[in-house]
Amino acid sequence: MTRPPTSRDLARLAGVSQATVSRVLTNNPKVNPETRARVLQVLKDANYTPNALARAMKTGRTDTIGVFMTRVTSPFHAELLDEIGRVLSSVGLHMILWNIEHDPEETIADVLHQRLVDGFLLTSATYDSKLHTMALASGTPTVLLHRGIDGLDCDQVVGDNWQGAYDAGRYLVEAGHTDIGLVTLTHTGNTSRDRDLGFRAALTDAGVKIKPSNVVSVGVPHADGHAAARKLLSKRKPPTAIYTVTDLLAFGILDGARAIGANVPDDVWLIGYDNTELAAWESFDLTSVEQPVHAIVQTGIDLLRKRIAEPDRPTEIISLPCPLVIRGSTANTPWASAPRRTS
Amino acid sequence: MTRPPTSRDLARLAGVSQATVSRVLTNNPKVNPETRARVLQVLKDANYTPNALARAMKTGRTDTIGVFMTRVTSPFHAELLDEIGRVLSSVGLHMILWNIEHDPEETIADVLHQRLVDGFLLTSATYDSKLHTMALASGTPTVLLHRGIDGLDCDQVVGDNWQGAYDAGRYLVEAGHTDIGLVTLTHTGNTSRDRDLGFRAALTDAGVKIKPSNVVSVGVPHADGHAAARKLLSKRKPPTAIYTVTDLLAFGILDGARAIGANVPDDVWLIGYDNTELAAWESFDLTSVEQPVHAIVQTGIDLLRKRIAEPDRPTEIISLPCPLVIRGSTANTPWASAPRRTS
DNA sequence: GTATACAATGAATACGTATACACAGTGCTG
DNA sequence: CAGCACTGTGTATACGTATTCATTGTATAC
Repeated sequence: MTRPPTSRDLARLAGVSQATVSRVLTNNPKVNPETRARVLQVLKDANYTPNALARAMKTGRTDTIGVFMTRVTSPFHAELLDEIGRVLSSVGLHMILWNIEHDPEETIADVLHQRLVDGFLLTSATYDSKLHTMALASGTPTVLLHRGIDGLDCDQVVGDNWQGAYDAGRYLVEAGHTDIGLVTLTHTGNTSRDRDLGFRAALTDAGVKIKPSNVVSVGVPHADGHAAARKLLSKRKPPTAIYTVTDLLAFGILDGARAIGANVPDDVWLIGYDNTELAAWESFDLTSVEQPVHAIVQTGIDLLRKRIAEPDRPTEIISLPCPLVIRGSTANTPWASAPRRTS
Repeated sequence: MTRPPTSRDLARLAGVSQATVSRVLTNNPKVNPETRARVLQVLKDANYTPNALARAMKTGRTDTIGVFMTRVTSPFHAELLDEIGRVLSSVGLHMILWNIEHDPEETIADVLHQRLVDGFLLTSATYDSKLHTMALASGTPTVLLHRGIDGLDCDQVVGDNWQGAYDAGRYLVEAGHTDIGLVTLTHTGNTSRDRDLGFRAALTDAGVKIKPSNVVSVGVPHADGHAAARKLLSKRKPPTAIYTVTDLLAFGILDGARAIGANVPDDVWLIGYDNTELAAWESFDLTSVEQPVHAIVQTGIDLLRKRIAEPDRPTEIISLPCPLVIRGSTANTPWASAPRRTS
């Protein structure tokens, strides 16, 4: 096998013109059933597959979606990517993956103009990145997944972070906690912001104040979680519960707590966000607000396909509910009904 | 912006022929420096990027590599993918990602013939899959990463699993353990096999026998780890150390051990394989044989590029050393020097 | 001063497919 | 039997680029 056979080669073999072969390939109804059968047989015998490049050049569609992500070693991102792969494959689309941390900005800029893909999925939009602006300016259909940009005229599908955070806050308050720690990310994006604000709102609505000394903001989720835990738990009067905006951060906090001998949930309750697969592991057994990964991805890809088919349709911004999943990190310890700090 | 400008559009603007623009783009030396400068200016003003599809069709190169993987929610695979992305991007190549679990076999077969990519990286080759056979038959340059196939005439870059496992075994024996558990995968591949055989060899060389009742083989790494731990640790005389062929499996075992109140390392030592990032987390603090991910990926992609440039070069099979990384799961407990079982 | 090498460019073509257009054959209507 | 709609097929072209070939102009050698 030196060169893959072309449709012209097979046309000759089947005794028809290349156009007819092409018509068979595209299921064009204007072809005689007998001819179609004969051609199909020849194609099959030759194990023929149309050249995707030539086809894409002609039709303008590549059946490929570009995905921009950050590091997939973060468990949630891995789950997101996995789901994106599953859904794209189920609708016959390929995926080109770019990591916005590795890839130089020029590469990304080039890619946006190359028409190499039919559309983009951005999963890590941040306000300080030009990526979403560039993507939209390129004219290629684009959907923001998981992380949105407020007020941007672009299809977006996100979890309802405010609501999820609010539910987590209310849950803690209703369990009797009044001295609560909050660990957020120094990240610029509405995701962490809403996971912060929603939580505060729940406490405020319940008349619970959050001490400034109980709020820590960190940069690197897992690594900085250690320090955050140490800071909060080594206080003279440590909080009885800690809520944090990411599972990965919660794992770091748990690690940090263990390192200084603090027990979860006996000494302190812990809540994460994302409900990653790891949260269910015994070693963590973490109560967490679930992001509906499958729904987000499925909805987002549906939206992207609609926009590809109909570029001028109105923008949709969809927010999906995030249910709280309760596990052992907020187990029913004695002071849950009669919180320690009131004793 | 309705349609991206073509090289012909810009040629007209610059007052030259399309051929000259193309020569500038490909750094063809046969072009007058002044002309080149003028064309470059026009290209820059128009924010032009060549159409990747047309270029690929003409040159036969897509500057894209196809990567076949399994689920990236497995931490080691996520790290592998992340590294593949980093290295590919550093040499200016794009990545199309397929998941051999999601994607139907016909899709994969099609892809192999479409010439959509310049080469393939297979990271999850198994003996019972036809993937590597199909890839090689397609004539597209292919490199096996991480998991190899014995005797296959194909470039391969893997960790030296036998040696890594041997070192883990020797380490346990030298620490005084004589009653040792082994948890393997029911997986068909030389990776888990060598991680099994190398370990056994170390024990045999040291005159330590491994009880059949101390060997468990499981299917799903994390989930089945629980059961394996329960089985081994609830024996009347449980092993004093457990070695297992994957970190993910080790985490599952640790989870299972904790669930029944067994302490690592006080009750039992635990060793994993891969040295994933999670292994370093306090919650696991897992001794593990490291897979040199960066070296594997870098070497593999170098190899792939060489083969793309020179398809007929001899096949290389490269095996890289796997150092043992010692952590708290094999801490220096009392019975390390004087093993419990001899008491 | 003519012949020749060489540099720089334009014209033309090919990559493999999809599709607009032209055309032959067939069945139907008047 | 002429005219017409319709079906099935072939011919020709276009997608945007890279590259071969031909052409022009200029410099060098005899």
